[in-house]
Amino acid sequence: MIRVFIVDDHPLVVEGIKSMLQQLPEIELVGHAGNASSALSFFSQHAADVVLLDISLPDQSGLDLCRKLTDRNPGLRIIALTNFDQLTYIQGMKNNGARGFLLKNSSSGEIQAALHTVMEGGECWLGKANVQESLSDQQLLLTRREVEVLRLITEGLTNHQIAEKLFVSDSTVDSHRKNLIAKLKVKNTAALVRLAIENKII
Amino acid sequence: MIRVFIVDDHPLVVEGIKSMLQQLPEIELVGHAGNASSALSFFSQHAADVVLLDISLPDQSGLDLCRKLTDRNPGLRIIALTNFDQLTYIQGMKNNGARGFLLKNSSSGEIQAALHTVMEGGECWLGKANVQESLSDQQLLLTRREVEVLRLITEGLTNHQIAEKLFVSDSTVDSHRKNLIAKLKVKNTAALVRLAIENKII
DNA sequence: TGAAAAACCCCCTTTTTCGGGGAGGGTTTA
DNA sequence: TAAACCCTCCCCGAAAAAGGGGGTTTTTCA
Repeated sequence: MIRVFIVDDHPLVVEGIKSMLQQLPEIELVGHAGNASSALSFFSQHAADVVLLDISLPDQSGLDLCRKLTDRNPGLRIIALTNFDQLTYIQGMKNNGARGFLLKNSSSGEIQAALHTVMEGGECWLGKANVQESLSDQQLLLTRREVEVLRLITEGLTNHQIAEKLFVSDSTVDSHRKNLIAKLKVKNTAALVRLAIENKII
Repeated sequence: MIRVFIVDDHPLVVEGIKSMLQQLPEIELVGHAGNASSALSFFSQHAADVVLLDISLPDQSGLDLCRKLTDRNPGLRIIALTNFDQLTYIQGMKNNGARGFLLKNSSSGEIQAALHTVMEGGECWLGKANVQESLSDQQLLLTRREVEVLRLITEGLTNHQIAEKLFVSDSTVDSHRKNLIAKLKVKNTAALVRLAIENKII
């Protein structure tokens, strides 16, 4: 029985993972928290084997929480939960004691595999299923600006409208759009938007 | 206190509505079911004021369940839960005793308003927030062909590619695309894709 | 402090989409 | 049977995106 604790401030994410974990007999969900302090207070009185930890939390960073949890709970395994746009932080999570990471849109099977891997002492980084190995870690991330532009694209704005909103030239927005299409390996804006929504980059 | 029961086979939808309803003090969630038979067995022993009922269920159609529930539970108000692509069935739900309908992506406020409306004896069809009153019920639905084209658009195909796939001319696909944009009141393909994905039309 | 990355900007051409029409044939349905 | 709708196809022009280059300045961070 693997005791799992979830830390994420998005109720829908928590519920989604919850319902997936409930299908797995060897997994026991021992609780969840929407912020760092309630996670810490849980662990002051209870225990778990694995924590699925969101990187962005309302009260403090997931990195800090990761460090605190591993310091205070030797043997606790932490798996970082990330979106596509937060891959920048996986190195930081690694440095702060995490044993693996999962994209938030991972399937039940992927989550299960990750849990077992870390339970057996292994690490689980960069599931090949979601991440193109042809690109380096760096190239694969979306920059702040790109995510910003992407969000506006999904809202239906044109390059020109985005340019006005961000106080840059149309060409700049065009460049960002092209980079997005190239980085995410899609053919056009329609596919870009689909990928953005489905991977919750927005 | 309005007692609400949810019938939907998608855990994520149930959880999403659940968490929204929990914010509303005058709403009491008395339970939920993932299929028709467990819904019926619930009502053989318990009661509720309003049922939020998904149209597509694993064991039997939401329409049949709607009829059974209203027959067996006089005074029970049923609100159909639909996706954009299921709007065809709203007439059927109406005929089977439903008092209103809600799109699955409705906001907390919209759900709240619908619940109060039906509790006060009113009906709630075509929430103005999502559906333009300028269009008739018929015009508002997406046709089979339009959904087909929309799906291909979200996959990143151009009009030309879609035309080849469907063995029609580019102009035809263009017409469908224009109609989609007009019907769903969006500005461009990007917004169209976003709406399609978020409303699970795809 | 120096290299790498990000953010910014411009050129060009071609392709695709958008917005506005109209129109004919077939089917459903009130 | 006549209206309403669906699917099909076409016209036009304008706007936007895609695809390919090129480049500078500012930030970041090892």
